[in-house]
Amino acid sequence: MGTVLKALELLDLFTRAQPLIGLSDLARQAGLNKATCYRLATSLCDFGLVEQVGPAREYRLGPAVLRLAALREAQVPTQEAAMPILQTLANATGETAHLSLMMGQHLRPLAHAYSATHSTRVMLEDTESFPFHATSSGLATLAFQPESLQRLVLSQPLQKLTRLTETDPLVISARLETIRSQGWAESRGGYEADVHSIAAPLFDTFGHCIGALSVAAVSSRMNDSQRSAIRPVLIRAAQEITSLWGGSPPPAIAAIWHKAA
Amino acid sequence: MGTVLKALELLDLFTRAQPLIGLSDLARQAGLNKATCYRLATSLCDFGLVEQVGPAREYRLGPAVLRLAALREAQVPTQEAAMPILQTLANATGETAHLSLMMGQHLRPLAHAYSATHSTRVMLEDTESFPFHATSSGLATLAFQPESLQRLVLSQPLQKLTRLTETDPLVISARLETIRSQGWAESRGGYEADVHSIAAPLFDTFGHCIGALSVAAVSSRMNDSQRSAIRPVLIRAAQEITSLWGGSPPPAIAAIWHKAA
DNA sequence: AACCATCGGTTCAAATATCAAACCGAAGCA
DNA sequence: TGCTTCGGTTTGATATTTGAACCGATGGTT
Repeated sequence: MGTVLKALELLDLFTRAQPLIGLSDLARQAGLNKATCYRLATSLCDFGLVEQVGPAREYRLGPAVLRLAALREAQVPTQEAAMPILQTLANATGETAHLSLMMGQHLRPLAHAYSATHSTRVMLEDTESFPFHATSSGLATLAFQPESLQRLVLSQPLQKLTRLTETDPLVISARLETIRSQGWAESRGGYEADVHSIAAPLFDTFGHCIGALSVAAVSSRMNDSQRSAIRPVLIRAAQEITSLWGGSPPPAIAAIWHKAA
Repeated sequence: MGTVLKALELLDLFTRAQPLIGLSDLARQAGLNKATCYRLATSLCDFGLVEQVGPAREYRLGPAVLRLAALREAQVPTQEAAMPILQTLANATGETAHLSLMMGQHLRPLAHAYSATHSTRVMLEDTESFPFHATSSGLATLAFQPESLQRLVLSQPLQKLTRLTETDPLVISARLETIRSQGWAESRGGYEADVHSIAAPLFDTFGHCIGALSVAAVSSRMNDSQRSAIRPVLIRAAQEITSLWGGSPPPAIAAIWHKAA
């Protein structure tokens, strides 16, 4: 693997649960030699992507990420544009709404919004990346990726995360076909046993799928009437976000969505 | 220079003025071989720090920066906490307020706020990094850096950006001493001929200087009364931001600021 | 059509950075 | 006193990165 990727993967170790990491920890968790890790971390530090704090000289994400984010948002107002829609979706459904984007070969959460309706809710503060085969967002996204990526994902061993996780590539392949024909995806407890979720894909200017919008509910609340209530508002929200980003779904999906919403 | 830094320096080529860059351009501007640049850009792409768009496959900053920024803000609410103070400062002075932070060895702009008072204003949309010797922010920050960094900066050739840029290390060294004793810095046309600015340093929890807050005005408006009006509100804003970030100035500066504000 | 420049991307010896392990001084703890 | 862990540095064997040349495609010009 490339040096640069190794360095960047260090960044992924920082989470809300673990915002500060010492050198030895960093090396252990990244599976790197300490000397190598030190040099990589120093490079990241020089650029300001991480910074060292305190007498223990632990590392944390640095101010440079803010500068880059401001630049990105100025060019492609992704987050800012999507947030209100996300919150509206959460409020309308009474459940957790979240938005994930393809970053490299991973599907990563970008933003989420909670509803105040119920005292139990699906939390996803600390998720780093969503498995394609076990989440509605993952399935919705994968269904519209180039076939080569689909094959790659399905040819790797698929982890059985819960009792309900589907891990048969053939079954999943069939589901992807269904998703393409109906314009949305569903996962019943495939990622966390007591979470059901529904997701719709998001598209860019070229009609390429770049991520998914999803509503995740505590299983006990997800009955048939709830599911059919969520679907149209989810799809409308996905349409809105897609068009706000200057994107457009492929014609086939646009047609299905038009009927469904 | 390390591979990782080379890759990261690619990120610095993306600006508001040049948000999309093709492979050949990227290589030229970074001074890298095209093959090298390609691999580096691919690595950045794999992580999502940049993405390729359009039929020309040009690169631009990717969605991963948003994810990282969200994490950083959750841990250290830098930007969010400072923005309202920045805007208030701009309004109170009728000029452009901006905030810069040390990232690695560079001082880089993080956020800025404009005042609607005048139809001419100082714009800094596209600044990548501020020279230490020629800006008030740079001087204010440099004055409180470790001596080793001060020596490093002053031993390198200092560019004469305008007729008024001071480039004599000895003179600058003396100015830094003044800045330390008065708690603020000033630059009269040293960066852009018709811009005068005043800056105050910002400190972290450990009393280390991590950047500066500055008010930049069109020279013609910066008379003595304006200068002495700006100074106290600037210092109060710097105190506010520092304490909002959980930081505190070294005792000597705290005392001076207390009197000056 | 023929030409030419340039684009994104690839190839392969030669140069360079990475690795594992051992080491350093400092700090924390018996 | 000894034992462990920390951040950081050094070493020589080894794997990766590098740069020049190359490829096919694209888009003007003549």
